[in-house]
Amino acid sequence: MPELPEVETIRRGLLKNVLRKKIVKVNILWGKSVKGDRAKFLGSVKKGFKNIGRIGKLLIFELNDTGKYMLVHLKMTGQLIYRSKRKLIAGGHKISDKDLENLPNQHTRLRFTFEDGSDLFFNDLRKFGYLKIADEKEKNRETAKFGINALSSDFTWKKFESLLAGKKTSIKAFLLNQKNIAGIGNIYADEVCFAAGVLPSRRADSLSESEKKKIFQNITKILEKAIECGGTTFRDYKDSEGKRGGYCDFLKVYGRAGLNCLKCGKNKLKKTKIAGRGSVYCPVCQK
DNA sequence: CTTCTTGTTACTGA
DNA sequence: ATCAGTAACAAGAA
Repeated sequence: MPELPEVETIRRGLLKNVLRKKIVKVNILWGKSVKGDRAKFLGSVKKGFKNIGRIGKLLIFELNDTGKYMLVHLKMTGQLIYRSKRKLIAGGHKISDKDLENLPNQHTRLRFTFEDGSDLFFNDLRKFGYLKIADEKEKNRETAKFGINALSSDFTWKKFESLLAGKKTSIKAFLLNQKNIAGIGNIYADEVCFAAGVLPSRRADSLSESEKKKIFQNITKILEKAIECGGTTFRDYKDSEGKRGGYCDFLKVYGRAGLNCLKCGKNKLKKTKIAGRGSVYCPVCQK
């Protein structure tokens, strides 16, 4: 489930490999992954990538010449994987050479082939992710829907406090709402709440100054650490390959329901539904 | 077989 | 306006 750290890891990986390369072929294997007119998409995208930006979990590829953009949202299971002709490199998390050799696979929805024989694959098991072309105006309209980037230098304590002010919603719903802060998803929302010692169900306007401060500080701390680790790859975490986004080793609550709390060591982590999402917490360490 | 999972939007009702 | 809840999208795991 790519959230900000995973999407940022993918962005950085792709920056090294796909810019200014001529695209010789674009294969659309599942039409619905492309939103909007498909012929128009092909025409624009064939110009190649000039730069890659990101807001929250949305990737923004700047296209050559056209003044247009390719917006890519991975939703839950989307992947962007780059494969050079000789050396096999993932555009995000590490995956095994065997997996790379097997591309395209049954979940490959799009394939870009570059002049040098390398490929960029868009895989998406659940088919919720999408790619679409946007001009400057449409791109601005899309990005305007997002709140402040969680890792932007403008994301200050003062800003955070003003965003929270008057919110009657649960802190978990607040963190998940991309209109407040862009980039936090279910995994990191739970991790932030745990690190701050705050129950995810707590109403935002019931939080004390020090609780709010802890939440603010941990958003930055946890997301930065996760990027350093190359994100969290939950599915890889489950298999025994040993190839995974390294932040899995630091998860304290996500995916640990029923297991002992790593802080107090005694209590079992509980799982409930908050804001429509599975939420894991320690009923003792979080107040 | 049913239930649950995830990101996001759209919708309904309070 | 604000907020909670749910369906929808799709596929697979348990």
